[in-house]
Amino acid sequence: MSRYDPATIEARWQKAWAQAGLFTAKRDPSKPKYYVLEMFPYPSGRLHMGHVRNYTMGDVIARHKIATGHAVLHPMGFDAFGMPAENAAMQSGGHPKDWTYANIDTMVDQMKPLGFSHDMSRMFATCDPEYYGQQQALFLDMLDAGLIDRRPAVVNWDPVDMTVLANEQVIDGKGWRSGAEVEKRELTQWFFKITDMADELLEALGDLDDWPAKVRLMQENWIGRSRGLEMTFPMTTPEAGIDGITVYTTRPDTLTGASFIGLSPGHPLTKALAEKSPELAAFVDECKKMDTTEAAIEKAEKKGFDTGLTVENPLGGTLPIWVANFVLMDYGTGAIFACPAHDQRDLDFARKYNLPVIDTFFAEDDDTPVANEAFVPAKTERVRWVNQPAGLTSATGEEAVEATIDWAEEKGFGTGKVQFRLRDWGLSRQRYWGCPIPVVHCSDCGVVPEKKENLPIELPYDNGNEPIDFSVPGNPLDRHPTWRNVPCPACGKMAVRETDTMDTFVDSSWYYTRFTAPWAETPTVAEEVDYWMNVDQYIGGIEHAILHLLYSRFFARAMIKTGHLPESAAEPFDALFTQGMVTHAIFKSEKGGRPVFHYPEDVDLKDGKAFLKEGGEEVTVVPSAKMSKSKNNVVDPLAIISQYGADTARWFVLSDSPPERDVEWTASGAEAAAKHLGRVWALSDKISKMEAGAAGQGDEDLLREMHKAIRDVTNGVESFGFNAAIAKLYAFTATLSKSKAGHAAQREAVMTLAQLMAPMTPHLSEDVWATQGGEGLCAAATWPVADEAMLVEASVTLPIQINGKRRDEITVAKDMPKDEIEKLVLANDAVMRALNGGPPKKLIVVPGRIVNVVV
RNA sequence: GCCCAAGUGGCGGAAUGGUAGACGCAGCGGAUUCAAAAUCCGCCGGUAGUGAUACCGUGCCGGUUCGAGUCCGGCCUUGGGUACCA
Repeated sequence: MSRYDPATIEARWQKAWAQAGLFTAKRDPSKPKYYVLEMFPYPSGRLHMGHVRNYTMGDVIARHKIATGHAVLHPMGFDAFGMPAENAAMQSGGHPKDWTYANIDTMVDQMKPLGFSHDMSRMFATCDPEYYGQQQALFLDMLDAGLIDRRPAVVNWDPVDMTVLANEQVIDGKGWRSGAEVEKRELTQWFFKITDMADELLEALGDLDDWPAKVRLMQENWIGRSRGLEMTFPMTTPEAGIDGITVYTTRPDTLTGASFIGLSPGHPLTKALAEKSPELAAFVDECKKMDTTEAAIEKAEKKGFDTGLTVENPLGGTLPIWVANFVLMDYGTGAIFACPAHDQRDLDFARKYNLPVIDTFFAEDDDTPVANEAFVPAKTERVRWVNQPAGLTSATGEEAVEATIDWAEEKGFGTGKVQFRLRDWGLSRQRYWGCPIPVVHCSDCGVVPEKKENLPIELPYDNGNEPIDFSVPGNPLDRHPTWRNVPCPACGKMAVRETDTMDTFVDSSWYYTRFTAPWAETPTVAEEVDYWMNVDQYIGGIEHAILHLLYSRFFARAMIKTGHLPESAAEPFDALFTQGMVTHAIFKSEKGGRPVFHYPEDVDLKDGKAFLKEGGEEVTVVPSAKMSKSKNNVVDPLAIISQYGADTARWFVLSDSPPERDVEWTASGAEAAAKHLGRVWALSDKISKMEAGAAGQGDEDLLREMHKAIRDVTNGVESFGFNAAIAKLYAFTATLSKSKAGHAAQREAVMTLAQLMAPMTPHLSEDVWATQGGEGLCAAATWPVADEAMLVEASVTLPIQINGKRRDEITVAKDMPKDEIEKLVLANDAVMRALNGGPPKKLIVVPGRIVNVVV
């Protein structure tokens, strides 16, 4: 008997799809359009199971939309600039460009056998000059439109390697290569003025109905709109020309609890004082050693320096001025007033330096003074005030803030102000492998934009005849002998090219628009973006919930302002889905006190325990760990495809977990998927050998189940319930294989099964379709529609609960009136036993669902 | 630290506030086989009981409800993000 042979059929059908041009996106005004996009990968050189899962989900959507008559755009490309290419060049020689393009070739080859419906004719990499040249044009337009700014910002500086480090290159405050203590240093940097759009980006979140609520919430908190008070405390004695400290506070209502003023180490007064005080200068230097990440700053021990100066408190008395390591220069005014009783950081600081702790309010039923835990109730909670600037005695935090702002404005102490946590987007990177920022610095004209006809400003591949030495730290563009020296686009005098390149988030902030016309000589083409935008379904990892997605939302708006997108594309992703990771068990043993990680193929599994194939030693199983090269728990998609075929890999990554959750790759699970596909193939083979026109029993029962499967699988596919759809397909396959129905009904059932499976297992489905003599390609066939008449059930089974616990069930006609059900229930044995002759306390009948008797 | 999630049998998981454990894996029993592999059929949360059945059970503690895995409050653990990893 012939068997399911994925290796043969998968290649055959991939060729058939290509010949039919099924996946080439074509504008067709007679069809609804559908744009499905998976977040494009970084070309690491190795496709992993996470990619397979991500792209399979997009493929399911794309294939389903093709089958429902849409003009589908389903592109793929590479997010190809970034540090790993430079790191590879640093560590093993070679060139970032060569390394990147070689990796792209490898990954494209690895994707091919999976049978995805990507339109590869639109593929590009962000490091293609044709792409980043258009990005430079966008930059110039945005510069012109006032969306870009240039100003100083703090970076991680490695004083030994003389280079800027990324946060991940700073380990415990030291440079990853040099081991030197990393310092903060100010450089002049380019910024996108995303904060100008903070309010709009926040407001528009409310309309993103098809985004996960968690992502909208994360963005909302990230943007962090707050209304507070900006007020100036006059200095008791002016110093260095500064006569007052301006602070911003979201809790002006606690002004009476103020016990000191905190200055950022970067505050102008701090800087002025440090020039005269070596002790303060030393303290500021120490603060500069701290990591620049928010997490590090927040978790660091709270430290301060008493300046000895004071300000006048408008409520009477004076407050000491401290420099505090936890006050950020980037947020608000770089200075705070501290209220230790109602802020944990302030409290920790106050206890450490013996500063006063003044309670300003208590819980309504408790008046314990704050000890070592600040009292910070929700702002919506009503509290009892003991000493409130605006004179309140009982109010919520919200009410008190508003009342205090009004009070302060009336008294002239300060003004109400809206503030955002969101900061402008610094896009400068002092690195080679990125998109060059197209400006020139001229000693006469200052910063001059490049002329558009000079674009793309291409990265130099080498130093003329010499190769670039990437093993030397720092930016090769900075030390390039000729690339930097160019005539000023304005006056023609020799000037210096900007050597900063762009943050790679810029590359990924507009690639989705470029896919609509990747060949164009302008960033976008109106008729193409008008037709294809927006992305109907975007799919990617939750790790991009904030930065990538927020930057893309900003960029779409900036592209509208510069005429590259229609107004309707302000929110470029209509629907977003965030999928989970693929994990795998780690097999671990110990040797000389150090962990040893074993490859899955070196381990035998028995009864949930793992033993080494060689020697039989039992090893520890750590379940559900993120796949990682260093833990030897990576499963290679190519190995799976050669063992089981692409359809098995695709089926498995969707079957075992809901798509938003992590899925654990297990050998037994993959085995089970392969077996199932083999069963379907054998079933189709068996049906194809039945006598045509042969009669049987239960045709209608089979077709009823088929229509239920159509309904459930369609619902599953349309709502990202892939695992539920697959469960239904398992069940329907079992029904079909047990069916004694006639040939016509069985053939119809197996062809429908093939269609329903096609988004997940397109090759197998195509083969079944052909075996049954289906017309054309299964992938091009119209998606089946469930016949409502076949879905109607005559009767329904109602569970009977007694006091909320299921005790029995009755089956009644679907439309039986409530009072008749009640009669039946009261006559039920279990109910009569429970009632013991008495009347029920309550009888709840939920039609079609459940009955609950309260006794 | 802060923001956002997740936690259900031996395992992955299912369940519009309405029968907790669909479907799959593992395991157990059986059919087929000289035997095995493959395949097929059945059982499968825990405790007690021959059984009908009873009690317990969705990370922990408490609450709302006729009814809570699901809603609310407080914790614990794990994961994602924290602005130069992408």
